[in-house]
Amino acid sequence: MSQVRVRFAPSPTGFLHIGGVRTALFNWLFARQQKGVFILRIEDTDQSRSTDESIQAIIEGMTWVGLDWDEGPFRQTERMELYRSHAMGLLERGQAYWCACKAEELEARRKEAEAKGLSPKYDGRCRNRNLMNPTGDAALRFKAPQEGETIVDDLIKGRILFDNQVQDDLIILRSNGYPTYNFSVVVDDALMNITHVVRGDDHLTNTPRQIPIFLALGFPVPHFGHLPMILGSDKTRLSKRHGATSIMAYKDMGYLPDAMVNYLVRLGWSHGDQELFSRQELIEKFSWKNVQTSAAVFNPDKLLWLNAEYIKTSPPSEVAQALVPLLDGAGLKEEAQAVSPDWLAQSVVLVKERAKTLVEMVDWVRPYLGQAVTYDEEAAKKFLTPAIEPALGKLLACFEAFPAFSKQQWEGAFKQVVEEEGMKMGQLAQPVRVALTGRTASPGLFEVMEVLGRDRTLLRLRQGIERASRS
RNA sequence: GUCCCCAUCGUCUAGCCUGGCCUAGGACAUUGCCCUUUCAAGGCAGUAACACGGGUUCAAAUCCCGUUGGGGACACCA
Repeated sequence: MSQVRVRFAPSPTGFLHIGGVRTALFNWLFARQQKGVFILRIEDTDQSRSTDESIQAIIEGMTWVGLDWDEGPFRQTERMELYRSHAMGLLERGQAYWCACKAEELEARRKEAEAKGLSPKYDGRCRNRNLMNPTGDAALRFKAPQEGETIVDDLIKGRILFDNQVQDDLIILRSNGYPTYNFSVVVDDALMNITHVVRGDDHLTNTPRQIPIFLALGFPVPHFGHLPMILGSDKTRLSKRHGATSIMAYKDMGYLPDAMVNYLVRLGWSHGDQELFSRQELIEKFSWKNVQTSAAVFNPDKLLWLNAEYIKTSPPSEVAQALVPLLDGAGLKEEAQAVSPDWLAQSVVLVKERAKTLVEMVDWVRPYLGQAVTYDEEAAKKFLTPAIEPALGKLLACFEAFPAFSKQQWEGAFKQVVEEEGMKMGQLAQPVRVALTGRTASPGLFEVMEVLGRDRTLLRLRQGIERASRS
């Protein structure tokens, strides 16, 4: 069999949607598995809705999730001659005809038909008029077959039959000369030698419209596969009402691209009970057979869990790298620049068990940047009291006696102070925690000290003692 | 209205094709317990589903038909 060629063909009418990313992902996985070609094509034939910013957003989004393409991005607006010449070919062969019906008239007739409970399809009044389009304002319609049936052997849903009687004579060239979607996709998929057209479920009924056009044009018909939709929590089509739908919004919210990919692929595809997959595993294990046939509800909770998993298990240096833009965004640019990548990776290790997103991680990491610490007032009031001052002073003296930080030695000293003072661990730990981090919740105290280093630990301890004596 | 798709815990799903191993498995969420210097993380346990009705069969979550419910498409949008 010839080489697999698949494509992702979004229209640039807004940001890149997570549903689009999932469609792209399935195509990409298949292409990579089959050592095929993945093509990015921008469907921008709707002049009024397409924007360059949207094209940038698509490229940015695809790049962020790491879905690289082998050919393109192609833009349909750069291929107008192709569509026109193929449309004229159909006209010459009697497989298309000029239609002089005005858009408003069609709209009115459609409404009327609907009101009567009839099918809103085109009544075919120009079908046999053999118009010439002298004034140049007619639209070109495809002469769709009206008998028999069109078979779609769907990669995911299996064989589906469509009665040709319900098929419409679609407009393939608008009166302004631009092709319509159902025509330009066919020409492009054919000319780009696409072997498998995999797209959203919402295109399923377009397929029996497009197959006759492939046939009329004399092109081989590709395989088709229709992915089930992603729904919101109320089981309606996913939209802004359900929360963020732009892929880049998830970057800003502190999600890792690998977590995003893992979540999206499991939404509609499975491999037994496995939940976590590396990219390589996905490429190896992906199969159309295991793609779900029914729609799936987008579950932000599970995505969050997956992100936490990836934060915990990804190489800390990579997480640290991804964290930098978020640090910048939180107004910690200078602080972030002042530390080494290694140190940042070390603090990622310190807090990665507690942060479910990079945004949360910024907050966890904040106390370890800079010399002094900002107290949570409530915490300071509760734990940095005059009563604790002697114990803190004693601890400080012990630590000062050590020339360098050693987890084992410092922890031993800490326990000794606790014992001598007749305290419980927590009674000393919490004040120290507040002195060191400003908060009542933090990673293990001695891990914190290690990241802080001897000097800052002692500095903050002294400041904590001072605060305790003042209150 | 017409056409098409779909239907297992609240959610994502395994099982369905090739009926019996299913007193239906896993994951997220949720509840309880354990661990514990705090917060997490982790460990253990629990609650929770075959939409309904008919067939076929010794046997149906699995095959067939119908009903209901959900989704999608019917543009000079894509």
